[in-house]
Formats: sequence, structure tokens, C-alpha cells
Amino acid sequence: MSINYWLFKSEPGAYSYEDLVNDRVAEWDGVRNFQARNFLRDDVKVGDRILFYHSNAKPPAAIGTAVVVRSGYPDHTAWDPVSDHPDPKSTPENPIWYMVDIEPEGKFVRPVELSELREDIRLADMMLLRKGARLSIQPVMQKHFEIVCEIGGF
DNA sequence: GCCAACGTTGGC
DNA sequence: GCCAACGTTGGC
Repeated sequence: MSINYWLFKSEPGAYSYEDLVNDRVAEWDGVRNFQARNFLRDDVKVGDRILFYHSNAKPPAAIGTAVVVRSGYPDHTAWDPVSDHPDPKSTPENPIWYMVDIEPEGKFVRPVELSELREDIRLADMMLLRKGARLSIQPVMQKHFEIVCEIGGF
């Protein structure tokens, strides 16, 4: 059983890597995209490792890594009308949306900016750098994960 | 703020 | 099933 590697995006104004460090563990709720949902429900498993990426940031950058500590389970915020991402079509009996729990592993010695990722020829086929990179949960190849960690000083 | 690239919705 | 309209993402 080998682990898988992922990239999770978060807008630092909404939830930053520092927030994750402070919280010690985060319920990765609020994902409302079916492709990302499928990853969370079916493929993201305990022990999988995550590149934590700050999107819509200045500059956008990979900040550190995290590890999955609970695999997919129904996102209860979907049927909470006062949550940030309510979806009345999702119910406890028939949940539509899923989430996982993650913990921080370590912050990079320095952030790896998007522009640096683009400059590294070895990362040319990372999903993040290609057209259609909007997905907030993306699979990452182990070699790409390791290269980004290396650039970040890990 | 702009806008390209998507994803979703709904009429037909 | 098609596709136009609309909403969102996210870099710049």
C-alpha cells in the first residue's frame, strides 16, 4: 500500500497554513466541486501527503505540507444553513459532499511561488501549471511532490 | 478590476 | 443531448 500525493488549495484570507498550524487539525469542508468531491470521497486516504497551496495570494505559493488523518466522510456543513457553504440538496441520509481531516507536517523554509514552479522544467506537467488548473483538490505525482519540497528547503 | 477558463443550470 | 447564459476561480 503506497500513499498518494495531493495539492490542496486554500485562499489564505479564508484559511491559511498558519491557521492549520494553530488548529492542529482541520476538517477540510466546503468543497463544492464534483471532481474534487470524488477525490475526497474515494481516493484521499489516511497517510496521504498534501502540498498546501495558497491561491489568490500575493504571491500564490506552496507553503508547506500536511498529512491526511481521516479519510472521506460526509461534509455536515452542507446541511447546516448557517455554514459558509450550505447546500440544501445534501442531507445526512443522502450526503452529496465529502471532506477529510488533515494535520500540518511542516512549513517550507521558504514559500515556493507559482512563478518558480512554472520555471522548473521538471514540473512542466503538474496539473497546477496546466490549463484547467482551477481544481481545488489535485493529485500530484510523487516526484513532483518531492521536487517542490526540495525547492522549499525540505 | 479584468478576463480566460471552466463548471453548472435550465430551456428546448 | 445541446448549448447559451451565468457564476466562480484565480492569475495578473
